[in-house]
Amino acid sequence: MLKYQRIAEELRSAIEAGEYGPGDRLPGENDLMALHGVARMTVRQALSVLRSEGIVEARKGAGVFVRAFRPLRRRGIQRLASERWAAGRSVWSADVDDRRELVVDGVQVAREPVPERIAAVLGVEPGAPVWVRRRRYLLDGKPVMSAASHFPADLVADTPVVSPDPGPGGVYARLAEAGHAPVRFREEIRTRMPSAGETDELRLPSGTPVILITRTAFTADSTVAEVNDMVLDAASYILEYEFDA
Amino acid sequence: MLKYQRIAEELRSAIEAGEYGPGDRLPGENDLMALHGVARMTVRQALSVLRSEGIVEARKGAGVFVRAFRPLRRRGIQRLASERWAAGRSVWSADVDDRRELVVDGVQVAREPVPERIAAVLGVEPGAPVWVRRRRYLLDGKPVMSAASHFPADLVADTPVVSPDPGPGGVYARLAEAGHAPVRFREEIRTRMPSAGETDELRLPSGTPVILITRTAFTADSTVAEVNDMVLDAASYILEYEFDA
DNA sequence: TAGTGGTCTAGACCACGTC
DNA sequence: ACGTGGTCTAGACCACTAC
Repeated sequence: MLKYQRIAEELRSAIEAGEYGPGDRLPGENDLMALHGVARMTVRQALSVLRSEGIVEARKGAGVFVRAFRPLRRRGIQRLASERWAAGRSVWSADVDDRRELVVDGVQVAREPVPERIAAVLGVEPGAPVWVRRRRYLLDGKPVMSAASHFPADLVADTPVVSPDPGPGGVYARLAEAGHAPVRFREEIRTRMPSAGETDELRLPSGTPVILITRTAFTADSTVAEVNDMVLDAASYILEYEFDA
Repeated sequence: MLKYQRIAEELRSAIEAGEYGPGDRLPGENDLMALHGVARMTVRQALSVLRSEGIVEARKGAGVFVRAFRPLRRRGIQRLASERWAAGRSVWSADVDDRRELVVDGVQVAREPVPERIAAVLGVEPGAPVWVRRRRYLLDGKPVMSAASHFPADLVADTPVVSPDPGPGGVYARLAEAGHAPVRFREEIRTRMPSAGETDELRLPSGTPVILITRTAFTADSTVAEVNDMVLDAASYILEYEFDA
């Protein structure tokens, strides 16, 4: 067993045994060097193992801390039921219980040329104009997701879909009123390590992956009304899909 | 901009520009040291950024290589349709096209005490006996998933469900014949960095996350017939769920 | 201001792959 | 045999946090 793995293993079992609880500070790099009689790079490598497992989180100038893990349960199918938004409730309100606070942040709506990746799904020409609604979701003050919804420009022009606050039931209720009610959704899920920009926007501690969800909303005549590109902090979410055999 | 970020950025854009294609070898650590006039630890940190983004993969003694990314598309709902397994087709055969080869590996069936985490979902007492079917799936020779299905012992005793090869339609077809046809499924998705054991079993290059899927199969009387714990190589999969509003 | 983690240097030995 | 990446040492300066 290599030195850095031994040190990582020792800290990991101490955490699992409850010697360090969520939010507790671990021994610092200097402590660990003295304790194990190794060079600083070696303890740093040990800590980097734990960071990359998402178990601990380093805060510059402060120390290394045990991470708390209380994910949101995102019920993929129920949350998008038409009865919900027809009744004026937002999609994301289904994800939280009453004791936690989910707020939406930095809403921006803009008319832009369609990104290449989206054009194919949306079924429009590359460079065609689309309306893009960007926003970020914070749970108890911590960013957990950022999202960018893309709508074909001719579908939503002069509708409340492109207003910063679309009102009760959100954009799906407004699309329905405009005669473009979504009747079917497809969610595509990928996961990978975040880019620098994503780390920044979601304030991710290094070592947590992100989940990428691309949701496509289809109307009754099978046209695409929305392509929503989401980036989720993987540690903050459990995704759930329930369906018949 | 920090040195290691500059070097990482330069390599990343070279890869995106196609100067290095999938499988190509990047300049080695010694080359990069000479090229940028920095210490070895600095180029290593640059490369570790790219590794943690899953863009490149280091092979000891050989070099650093651009990773190929050709994920499987796993259609979560269609693949579990009862018509499929009733017609004698396996669930996983829905995931691959004809040009790629998916093989099942290391099938083990054993009667064991139920793990604590599973007991709660399965609705049995802690320590009660369950039948566990473990196996691994390889795509074109590379492990992409390992899975462990848990069945309540009294439900499957003396049925082909516990035989190494359950036959056409797989265990769901056999459960159906035994009067325990699954009628509803729930899939729970988490994602995190792999443990050492998972890295080993799936032969993961460092820097790729794993996707954990826990599937629960319910019968018509709402009892749980199976809890399937899966570990997927995140880089090998795109998950897809399609459903009505 | 003292201590923390983040970055960086300049060496070293090793196991492993390729040739 | 040689070059590769993996591990490790022993220093250094910096920006940031907490007090």
